[in-house]
Amino acid sequence: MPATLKDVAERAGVSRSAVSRTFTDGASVSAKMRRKVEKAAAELGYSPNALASSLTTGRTKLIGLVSNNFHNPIFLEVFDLFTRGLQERGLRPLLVNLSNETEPDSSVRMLRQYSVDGVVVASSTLPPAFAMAFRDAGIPVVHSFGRLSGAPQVHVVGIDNVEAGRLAARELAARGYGRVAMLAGPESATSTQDRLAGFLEEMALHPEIAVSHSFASAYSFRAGRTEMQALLAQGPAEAYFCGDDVLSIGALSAVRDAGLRVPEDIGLIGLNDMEMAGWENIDLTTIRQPIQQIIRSSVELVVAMLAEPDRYPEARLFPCTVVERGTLRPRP
Amino acid sequence: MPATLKDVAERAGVSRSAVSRTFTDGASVSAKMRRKVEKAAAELGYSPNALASSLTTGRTKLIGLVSNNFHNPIFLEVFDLFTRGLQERGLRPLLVNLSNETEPDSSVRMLRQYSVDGVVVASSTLPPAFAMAFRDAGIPVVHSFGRLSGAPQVHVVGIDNVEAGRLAARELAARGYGRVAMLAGPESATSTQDRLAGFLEEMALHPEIAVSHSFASAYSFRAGRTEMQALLAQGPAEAYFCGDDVLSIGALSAVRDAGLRVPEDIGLIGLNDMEMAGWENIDLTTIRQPIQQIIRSSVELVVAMLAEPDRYPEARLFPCTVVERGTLRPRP
DNA sequence: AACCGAATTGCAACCGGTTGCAAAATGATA
DNA sequence: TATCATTTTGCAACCGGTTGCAATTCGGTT
Repeated sequence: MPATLKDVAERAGVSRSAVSRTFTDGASVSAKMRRKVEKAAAELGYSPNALASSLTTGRTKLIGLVSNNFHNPIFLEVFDLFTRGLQERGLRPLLVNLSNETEPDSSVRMLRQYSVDGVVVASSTLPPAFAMAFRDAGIPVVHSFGRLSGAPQVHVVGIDNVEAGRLAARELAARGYGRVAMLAGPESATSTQDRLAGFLEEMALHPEIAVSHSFASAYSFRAGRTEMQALLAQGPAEAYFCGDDVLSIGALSAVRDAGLRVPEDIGLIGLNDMEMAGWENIDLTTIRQPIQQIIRSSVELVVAMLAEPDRYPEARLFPCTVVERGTLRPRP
Repeated sequence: MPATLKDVAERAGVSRSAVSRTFTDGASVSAKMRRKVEKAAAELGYSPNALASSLTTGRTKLIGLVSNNFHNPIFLEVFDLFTRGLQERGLRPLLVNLSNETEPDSSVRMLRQYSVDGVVVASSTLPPAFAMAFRDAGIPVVHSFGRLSGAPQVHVVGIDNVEAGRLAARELAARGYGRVAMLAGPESATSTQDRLAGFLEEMALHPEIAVSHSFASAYSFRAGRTEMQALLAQGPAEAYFCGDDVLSIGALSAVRDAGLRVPEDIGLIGLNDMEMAGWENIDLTTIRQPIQQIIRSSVELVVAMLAEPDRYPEARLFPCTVVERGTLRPRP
């Protein structure tokens, strides 16, 4: 139904190539020709079919945005930043919700069918192998919030979760807690494993501190609350490093409902610094993950890969910082 | 780089049409031919190029998902449900973040260039004219969470916001509050206007109740909190109907920080029933907007429009219900 | 006015598929 | 085995663009 190149060419009385050229920049067109074509195009309400042109140019400007985190409020911020970042560069996010899927095959196939120029995997829980499946299919991929596994096999942008775990441990140690624990996320998530490893590693330097840990079933309020209730029943630690902010908020509600005070009776430190952590009724001390930087860098990286698909894989890790609010007691 | 139809045809020693046919269902292919082709395809790792086929079929299975609500946590639920609903039907969501834009033009142009089969506008703040711009461009559109404006000009799925406002008013009246107010969202949002209108209309039936209202600058925690702080300073009402849940949560934090109790000193009722409203540390009494039903129905509607583009426009409105939690005093 | 190089234009093939139509193959029936 | 209706297959044109190459036009020189 919409006007095509041919329609415009006929109306302007020129060749189809001429029309095509006036709509692709860098092509050689005289001013007179351009005027004629643009007039005809305007009259017909013509705008070029991006998909048809992708056939010959090999570029669709489509970027697959793949995620399985549709229940953690921080991911709304993530999607906001990604979509804006991509749009600013003229790229279009094709959103893929993994929901229950853990195998990459069907996403890979689908995104290949749509000839996406690249893929961003935005997930802190998927293993590196997931992103590698895209690379193996010849699709440029960057894994945001992913795990750095030794030598990166695939582009990774995020934080060093092991270091984040250490940072949490140092923070708790510096505040003089004698019995600490990590209330970690689901055991299978890569981020959980790394954060826990760093936490334990750093805590090992403080033999005077009693350390334990347990896993919540998901990165969710409900899971954090449930796990904390169980911990309270069996005699809690003095302070908890929670696997992420939303877990912390669940834990916080359990602690308060048990009639205990935060931070006087139990201290909590989260990870992410999602917007909600700063809400006055939450006021969560947390480790800030610089998501703006991570996402900006991810977008830059995926753009760079469009020009240079075989770019040598790199890991871009950003430092985390502690954001002090009201859920840990002050340093002595 | 990936294998094409031609490659498969040559390898299988058959015509290109034969290959095409084995990959489009409903086409006539013998079992023997199918076997030959599938073997060759498997060997080459072939999968058909969806965009190329869209050129002739006129269908891309791409659906534009347009929204400007990337700061309200309920929209993460919305995106989750939409992406899954679309994916289940083999449709692909092309996400458009309106961020600051309020004009439809650039989105319309872009989505036309990508030949999307349809568009879902998911926004409670955009005016009907926004969705109409897609319809006028010949793109099937449904406006989810949109405003019903007299006779619907375009498919709308959502709630009757006027009725929701009445419902809130009835609820507050039934609980015997003598001075009530609406803490509404941004004045320009259609949902704000309708909810307020319904609220005032119903309250007019109760001349004994003192009614007032004010607007927050956005549907956000910060805006709700700020506005409530201002209201507290100038002598608050006994109960507030907040424009949505996230406003309520901001208001709630302001009330508590002022040393007042909820619901004893001030009552609050929100709207949406986002997941967070049920968190024990929030426990917000609210009007539930049935978003699963709305989204399921929106997806069904957009699918129906693919088959029947000129379908007569309809409004599908779902009833809201009050979810009683802990922020309104009990009925007398 | 004739000539030359550079800029502009059109031709035609191609991108990866689909599809109407006619030819070929198949199978059923006499 | 011949005949005919029904499937199955291939040919070739088309979807809406792009692009290499050759032909044309243009402006400037002599």
